[in-house]
Parts: sequence; structure tokens; C-alpha cells
Amino acid sequence: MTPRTLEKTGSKKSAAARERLASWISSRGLKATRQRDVIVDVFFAQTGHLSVDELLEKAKQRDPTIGAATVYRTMKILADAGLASARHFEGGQTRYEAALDRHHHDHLICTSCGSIIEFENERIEELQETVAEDHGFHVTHHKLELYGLCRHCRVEQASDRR
Amino acid sequence: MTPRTLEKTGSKKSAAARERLASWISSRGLKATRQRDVIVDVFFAQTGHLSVDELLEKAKQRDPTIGAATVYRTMKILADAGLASARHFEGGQTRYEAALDRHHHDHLICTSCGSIIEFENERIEELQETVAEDHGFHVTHHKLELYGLCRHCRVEQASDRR
DNA sequence: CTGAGAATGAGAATCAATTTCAAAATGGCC
DNA sequence: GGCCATTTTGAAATTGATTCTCATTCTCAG
Repeated sequence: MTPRTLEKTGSKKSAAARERLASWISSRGLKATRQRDVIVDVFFAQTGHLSVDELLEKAKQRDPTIGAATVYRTMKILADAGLASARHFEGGQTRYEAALDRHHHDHLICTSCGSIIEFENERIEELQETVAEDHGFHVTHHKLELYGLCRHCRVEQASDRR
Repeated sequence: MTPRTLEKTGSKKSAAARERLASWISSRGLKATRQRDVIVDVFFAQTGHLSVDELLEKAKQRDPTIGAATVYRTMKILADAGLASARHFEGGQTRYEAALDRHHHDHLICTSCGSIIEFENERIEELQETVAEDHGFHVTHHKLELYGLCRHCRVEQASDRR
């Protein structure tokens, strides 16, 4: 058996997340495992919106025996614990982003390079709420995604056209 | 062989759509077929957001030999022709709505009964544009979906709790 | 009416995600 | 430290939506 200890990468924030996860896990009879440690570690070492495939890839670098099912399962636990949130952008796969101490935000997604920018706009949120009320709706969650070309890819396209 | 003629259901609008489709089809060397007629007919006879399954179900009532692949293929053609638009709400399946002479709109989706309400809000669109510009983005399309309980289901929930 | 090309249906294939299951690991308990 | 009920794991099977393949059938311009 491989030793359980591993160099924890990442900031205080990821340390806090790991603690929260530990109590979440023990509080409901789950068990801490080497694989979960690796996956969680890998997840918090990155920033951005990771797909399960990407996470699996990186996790395998540390422990080649880790299987895809475990990554799926672990990310679901992280999401349940409120430490990650799942996003379903265009293109099929679910992506996860760190969720601890973050407020709500929406996304700009570049359809050319795939880069994702987060933004917050209080005014839009308010208007959404108003619209919903006008229709008698009680909104529990929403999805606002703006797709297009990022600054970088716009420039590139312009020069391609020359 | 079953006769090709069928009672065209629906309004002038669906008649217009059928004409547009006919010219789209002939203009690119595609062919008109009995199955496509049935599917298109069934699609325009309904209002709302239909899944391929629902369309297949109804199409089969008219012609039990129609296969799922044909419905997928036909709806893709309709979308390409600008007569239907595909929507990907939470829950997996693609849904299609009629698109002829409609402007852009977004959706309120009831997570309890599945009903879908459309809305337009010019102010939100403008703010989205502003946000995108602030980040150097050129937006090509977007997705705004508000999920929650519709008026009807809120009432039901309240009485369930008694 | 004919023939080239397009469309069809059934089933296989794909893709992301979930489930199954036998074997392995975990953690409270003594 | 060892026991052992319970949880986890990896691999493979399964699911669900969609797409593809291919042999056969249909459409339509000439």
C-alpha cells in the first residue's frame, strides 16, 4: 500500500476546504480514502473550470490506479458538501469549479479557445427576479451564459482575415 | 405505399413554415419525403417545447414505421433552415420550439411540473452586452434560464405542507 | 420511365455519466 | 494490533441521448 500522506498543494483556502470535507465525510458515515485525498488535492491545486476528464488525467499522474468512476463519485461529494459546483456549459461534459466562500456569478465563454471568464452583475440578478415575480415564479437557481469570442480570439480572427 | 397527401394541421404560420422548408430543401438538393412531411406537420401542430421523443411518439401515431433517427435528422434540418430552434434545458434532452418570425427570448422553467414560460427583457439583454464589452467579448449567443416553481406549483406545495 | 443521388429504419456505435459487483480498504471497538 | 461491519474502489456493464452505418427504398430531373 502506498503511504497516505501527500504534500498538500494549494493555499489556506484549499486547506479549509479539506477540513470542511473531512467533517462532512465523517458526519455522514463516509470514509476518507487515499483516492479522495488525491482527487480533492488535484482539484484545489487548479483554478478554473475542470472537467472530470481533466481531473482524472491529473489524478492519474499521482496514482495511476484511480478510475473514472471514483472521480465522478468524489466530485459529486464535493458538490454535495458545497465545496465545488457543477457547471454544464455547451459541449457536453460537466465542469467543476471551487465553491467555498464564493458568491454567485455567471460566465462568459469563448467559443474559440474555450476560456471562461466569470462575472457578477447585481442589476441583472435583480431584473431576473423581477421578471420571475411578474410571472408568479419563485426562482431557485438560474443559468446565464454568454458565448462568443474573447478579446484574444477576436484579434486573431481579424488577422486571419488579412 | 401510403398516399403522400395529408391534412395539413395548423395555421397560416405553419403553412408558411412548410413553404420555407420546401424551398430550403430543393435549394440544396435535398428531397421531400413522406416522413419529413409527417414530422414537420406534427411539430407545427403543437406549441411549446417538444423533445424528440415526444415528436417521435406523435409522428408514429400517423406513421408507425418512422424511426427515431429520422426525427433527429429532420429536426436538425428544420433548425438549419431557421424554422425551429434547439434548446438544451436541464435534464438531458434537446427540445425544439418553432422559430419562424419569432424574436429572441429566454425561459422560466418550472422544476416541478416542467412547464416553460418565455419572456423577453430588453434591459437584461443590454446589460449582458455591456458586461461582455467590459471584458472585451463579442457575444454571438447566450443562454438565460430561470429555474424554480411556477405559480401553480407554489400553491400546491403550500397546501401539501398543511 | 430511369438512374443517380438522397433518405430511411434498424441496429451498432459514441459519449458522458451511473450502476453493479466482487475484492480491498477504512475506522470504531476491544 | 486485530476484528469486522460498512464503505469504497476499479473495471466492466449499463443507461440515455444522439449520431452513424449500411443495405434497401424512395425521389425527382431528364
